[in-house]
Amino acid sequence: MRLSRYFLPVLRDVPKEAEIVSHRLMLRAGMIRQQASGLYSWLPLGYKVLMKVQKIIEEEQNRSGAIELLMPTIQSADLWRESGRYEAYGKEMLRIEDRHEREFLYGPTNEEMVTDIFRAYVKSYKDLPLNLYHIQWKFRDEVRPRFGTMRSREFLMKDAYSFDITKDDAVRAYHRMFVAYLRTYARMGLTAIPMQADTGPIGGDLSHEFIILADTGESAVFCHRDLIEKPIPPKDTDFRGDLSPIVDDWTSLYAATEEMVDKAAYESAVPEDKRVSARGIEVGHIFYFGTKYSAPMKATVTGPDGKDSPVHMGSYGVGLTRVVPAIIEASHDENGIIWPVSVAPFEAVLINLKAGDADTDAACEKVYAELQAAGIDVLYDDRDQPAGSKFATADLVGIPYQIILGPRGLKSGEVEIKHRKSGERETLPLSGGVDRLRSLVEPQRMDDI
RNA sequence: CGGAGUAUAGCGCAGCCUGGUAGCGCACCUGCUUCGGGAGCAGGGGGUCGAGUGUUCGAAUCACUCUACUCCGACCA
Repeated sequence: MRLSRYFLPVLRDVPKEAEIVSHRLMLRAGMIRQQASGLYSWLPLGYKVLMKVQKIIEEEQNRSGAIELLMPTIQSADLWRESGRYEAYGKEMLRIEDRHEREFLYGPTNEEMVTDIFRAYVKSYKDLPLNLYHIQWKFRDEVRPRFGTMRSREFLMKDAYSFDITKDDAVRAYHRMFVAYLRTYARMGLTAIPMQADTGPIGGDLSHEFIILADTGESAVFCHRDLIEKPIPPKDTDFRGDLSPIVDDWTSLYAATEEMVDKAAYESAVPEDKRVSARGIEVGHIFYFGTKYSAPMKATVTGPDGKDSPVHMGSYGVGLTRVVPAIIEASHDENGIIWPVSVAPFEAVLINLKAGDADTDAACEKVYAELQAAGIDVLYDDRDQPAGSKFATADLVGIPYQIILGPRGLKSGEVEIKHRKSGERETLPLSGGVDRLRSLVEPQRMDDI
């Protein structure tokens, strides 16, 4: 993509409404535009990141055996009356009427709807297990939206719903999501730690929040240091097998948010030199809730014994529009965003230091074509701008590698590669730049881990 | 929903106290010069001063009402 032909409205000044760093940087990097409180347009650069996040989620959900579908944003009030949540949900739910004065709502979540789909078609235990997921916009009329897309009213969420004949089977479904989530966040360059979450009125221990550590996190968290460096299950993990050893391994180390922490238990479970007390951002939540919806909504299946029983369900959410700012919170510096390669809007930016100079233009065009041919997602800054401005833009929008070409280097047949994260610069022969970049980028795509 | 603020050009702000018909920086447009860390010079365009009502000869400025947005708290993917 040529920057001169792209739509990248970067801001030099910091819009005053933005308080936290990710919100500021998303506005400044031209990723989002606020349209009303808690409602955002995703501009091209932001949308590209959002779609990269989406692709990783889809790949890992699919790998775990979940099946993607798409349900509407608008739902019938009647469906929600069946579960009792139409009355229970409160003002957070946006209620709307159509022209026939029928009652609808903009879905804040989809348990009722997916249960309706399930009960219409699935009647036998032989069709289980089943996990259906979709990635769709939700709306929750938050009293106080804030922090940009971290806490918006309209948000894009992946929500998966598992259906099983018994609780034991449901636990296995839960484990599959647990492992899929570990892999999903790791592929996005995040260290996400599963922490035991409040299960509310249902009880039990089958609920985990996935928390990433960031100084600006919204809640205090306490965990064992070894969780931070713990290697994730590999891509050839057998999701049809028993995943409980993996889950047990992860959950055997103490980790809890401030709502759930038991200080005494924490201190007795974790040696002093292994204690991590930090701040965290919740980027996912998995939950087993049994027959909470299937019983009232009569989503039953016939078991091997010929008897009907309500299915055991769980739901598993990832807020995509929250993950994006969460990545920024975890990875930025004073100059801007530092994208992990796997979610970066572009993998590299080619900086032409003297656009308009015939030799420099020609050399850049050649490198640009080679980068594209090498399969690198590259942004070519071909604008007639001072060098400093181009560096500042490249740093701000956080592209992992800058490949820098100007008359000076050209004269000596050299090109420079700057690593956004470390600030390290390497100078190498012009002919070797593309191969070098490729060797840097490809392993970090993490599409094969 | 309680508390506190803000609203003047795309963004950041001054002007308001003490009323006289709107200004600065960045961005934008034109030309020339520049070109390795947000360039220089010259010229130029852009604003129903959030909305309404009132006071006044005259309102961005004073008064009242409303709206939007932000921050703190309670709530939440």
